[in-house]
Amino acid sequence: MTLTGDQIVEILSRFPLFMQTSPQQRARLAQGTQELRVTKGEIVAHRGDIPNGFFIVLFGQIKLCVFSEQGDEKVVEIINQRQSFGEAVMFLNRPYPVTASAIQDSLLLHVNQDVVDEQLLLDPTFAKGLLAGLSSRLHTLIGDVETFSLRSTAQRVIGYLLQLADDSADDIVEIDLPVSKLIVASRLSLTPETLSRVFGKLHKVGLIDIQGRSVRILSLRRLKEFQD
Amino acid sequence: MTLTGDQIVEILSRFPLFMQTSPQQRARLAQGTQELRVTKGEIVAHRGDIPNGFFIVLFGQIKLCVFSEQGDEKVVEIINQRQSFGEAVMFLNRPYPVTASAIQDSLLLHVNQDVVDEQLLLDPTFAKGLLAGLSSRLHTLIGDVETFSLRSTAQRVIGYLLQLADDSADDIVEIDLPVSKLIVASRLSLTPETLSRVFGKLHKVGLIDIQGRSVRILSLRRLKEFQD
DNA sequence: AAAATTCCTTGATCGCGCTCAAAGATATAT
DNA sequence: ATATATCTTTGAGCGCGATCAAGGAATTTT
Repeated sequence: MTLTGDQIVEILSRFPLFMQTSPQQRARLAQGTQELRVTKGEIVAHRGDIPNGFFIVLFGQIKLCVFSEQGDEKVVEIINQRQSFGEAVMFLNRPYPVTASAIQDSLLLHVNQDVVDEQLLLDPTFAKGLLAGLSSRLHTLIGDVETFSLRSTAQRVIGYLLQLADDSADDIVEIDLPVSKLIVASRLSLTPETLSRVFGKLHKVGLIDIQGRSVRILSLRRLKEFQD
Repeated sequence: MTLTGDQIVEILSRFPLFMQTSPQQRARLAQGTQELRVTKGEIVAHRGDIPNGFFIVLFGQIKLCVFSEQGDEKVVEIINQRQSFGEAVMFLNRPYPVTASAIQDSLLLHVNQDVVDEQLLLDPTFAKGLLAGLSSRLHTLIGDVETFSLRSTAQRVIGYLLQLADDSADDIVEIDLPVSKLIVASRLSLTPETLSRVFGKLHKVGLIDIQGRSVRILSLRRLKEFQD
């Protein structure tokens, strides 16, 4: 089954980035947009590829990875549904610095560079939307650099859990890891073994219960204050 | 001595970001621009401050830092003259995630958010310029995350030297560290002691000579290939 | 020119997080 | 239901880079 042009217009209109666009503009954008279905494990874009547009994830999950010379993989970012990626590289006309591959069977839209350029000329709010998106990405990365540089493994894991728990009012919170522990570990720049040990330690001191991907934080407050 | 409006117009017109703007637009931008002189060590913007514009460095050097709970400082980025910072945070209307302070006595311009917003509406190429700038910043940070996650200290130092040597055709290259070794170390997320030892090792194996801030790479080729 | 401060180097030691190895659990395919 | 692959945990040991300490060099201040 393939999405019709009308369906794509409808989908685009629900994204903040395109909200301010007129129906005509959206129709034009839809013309430059293709759907892309990928199965788990499939690669969407290789490091080194030359981009000619950016991607929006409608369903599924995409990971962006870099590789060491020895082939070790490090997950730089996990793109969930309703998020996009590849904007930055599109504006620079440089090859992808990361490889994008599907963690789950996913449905993506690919928006061509030419309609984006066109839209930039027509709609200043579109530019602001893109600027906000890139800025937000930049902030996340600065946070990452800070995290990796200044925080211990346990602190990184706790930071990740707190992020998932978001701003819960309750002190006890149930959360689900959005991805496998293997990928969480890579995202946090630590080994699966170390992640497992940190979870074990947090459980032993009575801060969390963990079963598969579901984590129960027994005290958000105490978790925030935990040292080492 | 203070810059006149005309001087600011003149300066702005030499920046890629403002090249496409009309003289009238530049005059308007200059109205929303103030010069800012800071002495070495002075803080330009604190982490947590609410931005209302972005900065352009005309002379000097600015470092962007984050701090651990224990007060350890980590240099996220070094802003040299002719570069800008603070755009991302301006678009998000969020507090600064970093503290910006002067490494050298510096002369900055501060461009107010309202004239930037105005300009975005008038000039699509301005938006593209900003998008390109942010995209470039994003790439650098992805490179950093990759570097810190996947490369040893020696590899990080070598990567830094190669970056400074840029694309020199010669195999022997003279370069100067743009900042003190203390700051280079922080930028590379390692301690001054470790940096000193890496330099020492590279010297011992005959890859570099080093005297103060001046580094002589004795073989670019062999430096690229050096393992541990 | 002397004093003071900051920057840099070298040595000794320590510990966090990685590696290697192997078994157990879970998900996927047949 | 069984087989296979992938994910996760646990144990033992080690090495990279940090920390602590102290002396030397360079820069800045007086």
